[in-house]
Amino acid sequence: MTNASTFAALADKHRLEIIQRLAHTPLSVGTLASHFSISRPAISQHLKVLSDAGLVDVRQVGTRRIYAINRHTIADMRAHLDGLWNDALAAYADAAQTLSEQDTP
Amino acid sequence: MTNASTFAALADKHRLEIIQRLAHTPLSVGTLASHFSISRPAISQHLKVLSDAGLVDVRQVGTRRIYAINRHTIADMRAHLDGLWNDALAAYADAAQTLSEQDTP
DNA sequence: CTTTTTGGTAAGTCATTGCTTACCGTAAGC
DNA sequence: GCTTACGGTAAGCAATGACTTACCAAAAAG
Repeated sequence: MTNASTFAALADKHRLEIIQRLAHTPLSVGTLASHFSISRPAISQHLKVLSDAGLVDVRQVGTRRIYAINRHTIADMRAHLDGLWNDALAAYADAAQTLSEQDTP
Repeated sequence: MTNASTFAALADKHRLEIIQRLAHTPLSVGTLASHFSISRPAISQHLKVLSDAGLVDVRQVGTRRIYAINRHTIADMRAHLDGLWNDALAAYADAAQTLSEQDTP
């Protein structure tokens, strides 16, 4: 289910870049953090937000934790936007036919 | 261009509902506000955020301001998610072939 | 011209968020 | 066993965000 909190997870520029990097390849926390100017704990906190939103998955490999993007959630978001898109298209088709809407009394 | 601020605009549950309503039909500020429990100025402030993000457009009709969804921005977001999606799929395809990634030394 | 409707904006408040440093637990290497 | 690498979590702080009430400007109605 895609709700506001799913978008909120992508609302931060660092988290968006994390997702973009993980979309290319799964990465450990340390490797991920090395690409950013903020501290490693900050990255950990961002990963927790992304994980809670279901956008990333983790697997433990030795002492490392490898984070990867969750394709299902991305697919859900895409489907959600498709719904908005279709509604908007339908509304515009209606508006072209009838001029009277809820707000044109 | 879709960046973090575009997602941030959808990160609030009230703004997400505004977008969903506007996706069905364009509405005035007052009509929109009547569906929410928060004040009209709060709706105005949300509409400003959505407008700044390019997600909605306005047109003046008499004393009213009719807000409508911007199909271009929705299309951009969809394309952006498609990019993430494709990257993720490609990464998984690679991982199936070669086991050595950046984080499997 | 005066009144009403509509809605944008300012000021202030309270909660949330993103960051830091410090600390602690766990797995691997010696 | 002890040490090192890795990373999650707590505490505290500054900045941002979502709301409120109060006010003001512009178009329509009388």
